[in-house]
Amino acid sequence: MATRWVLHLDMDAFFASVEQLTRPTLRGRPVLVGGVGGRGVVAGASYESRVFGARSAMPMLQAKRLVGAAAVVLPPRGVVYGTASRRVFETVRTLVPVLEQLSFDEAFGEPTDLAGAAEPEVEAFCAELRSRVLAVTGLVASVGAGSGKQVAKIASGLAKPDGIRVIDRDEEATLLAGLPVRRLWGIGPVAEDRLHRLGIETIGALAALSEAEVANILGATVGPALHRLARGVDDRPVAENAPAKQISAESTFAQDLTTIAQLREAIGPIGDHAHKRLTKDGRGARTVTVKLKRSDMSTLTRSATLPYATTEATTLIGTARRLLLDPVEIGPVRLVGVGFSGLSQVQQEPLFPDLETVEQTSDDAAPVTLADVAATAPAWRVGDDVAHTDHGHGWVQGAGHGVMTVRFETRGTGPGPARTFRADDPALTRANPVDSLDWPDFVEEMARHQNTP
DNA sequence: TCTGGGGTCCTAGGACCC
DNA sequence: TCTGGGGTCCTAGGACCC
Repeated sequence: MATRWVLHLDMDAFFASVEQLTRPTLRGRPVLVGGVGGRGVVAGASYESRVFGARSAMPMLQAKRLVGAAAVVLPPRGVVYGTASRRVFETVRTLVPVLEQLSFDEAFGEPTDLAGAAEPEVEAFCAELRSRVLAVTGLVASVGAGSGKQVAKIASGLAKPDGIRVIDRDEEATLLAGLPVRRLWGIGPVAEDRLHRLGIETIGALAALSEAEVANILGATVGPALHRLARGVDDRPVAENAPAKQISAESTFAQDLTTIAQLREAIGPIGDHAHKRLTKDGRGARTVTVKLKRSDMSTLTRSATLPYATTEATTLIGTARRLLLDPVEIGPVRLVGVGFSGLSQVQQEPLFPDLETVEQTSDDAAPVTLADVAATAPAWRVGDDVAHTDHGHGWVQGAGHGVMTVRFETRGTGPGPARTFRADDPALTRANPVDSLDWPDFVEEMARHQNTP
């Protein structure tokens, strides 16, 4: 059988790189993307900030302290990352038609052209992939290649930053054997701890155990699966992602909620958020789950299954509200979440057409426009996208005391000038964040690159 | 230094049915 | 008249991933 080559493509410091791409002044600077409130964590850290020890998933306050005064802290701009991500994987698909996406910034592929290929050929393919992604999107991807998903993923980790790593069959076993068990996809803090207690530190040591021992330590299903990966046996196929099984939204509060009234109030916007995404998905849900996280980080969930799937906000959010627990009994609550599952297409024909029409129109009556947002919006915040009648697209670099500093720049402009305005200057309006990626001339650029093979 | 938000999969017990 | 075995669905919790 021909040698199998699985590739794992992983964008370098994706969120922070998109910020540096669209706000060129930030290139070379320690950028931290994430929640800016007291309970925020880092979602993306540029390599310049990693030098100081900042990492993804770290509390933002801790990361800021590590990086010091030079840190540039920005709130995440999901729509921009989503747009950039779509363009990255559209580009990847020109060479690798079947992709299994793991997240905004990672995917597996198994190019049929590479079946049976020798190492230099694989290397050249990865180089072409990286250069196309860079040319079209301006973003850097690292690529790993190996005999299966696990090895490919380990390879891309070794390739970073800005590199390629091809692990061939001869090298594979020795390389795997020496790595810490935690590097295995599926071994987290708990499994790692359990293995360490038994003196098992490396993937090689895990591979040397018997099947029964591993099943005992890590469970009857997960254990043997991880044991196979540790031994380099990984024939899992690369497949397009299945439709989502669950759609949820959750939110952590700056201060813990202590009354049921606060929970009832909080669940509205969170339920709406989840419902909006459910509507976009186009399916209805049968099961509603409420998630509460207490101040000690333990979580409670309560769920209810309806007799049939529905798309109706009133029913779904009403069900969520019924499931809430009283903080007087369970203790202060830091996070509230609403999840919808049991997703399926629901009957489009309404049971009571008149009622349904009334509800529909009232829902659609007042779409919120950017102008509305601008009219009612609170103060400008650092990281906001703005448009100026004369200076074009920019972002808020500093704000407070009735004045604000705006840096006018986008991906297309290169580093731009900063100007200071009164916060209520009528020449400034809120702008679509995606313009920072496209303005002024993304369309022409895209066309030019797609014509060069 | 005090831990986000969006997911997937597994386990285990109980209800219910045949 | 004290008792089965299998299958499916539902609920709750938790590990793990990015």
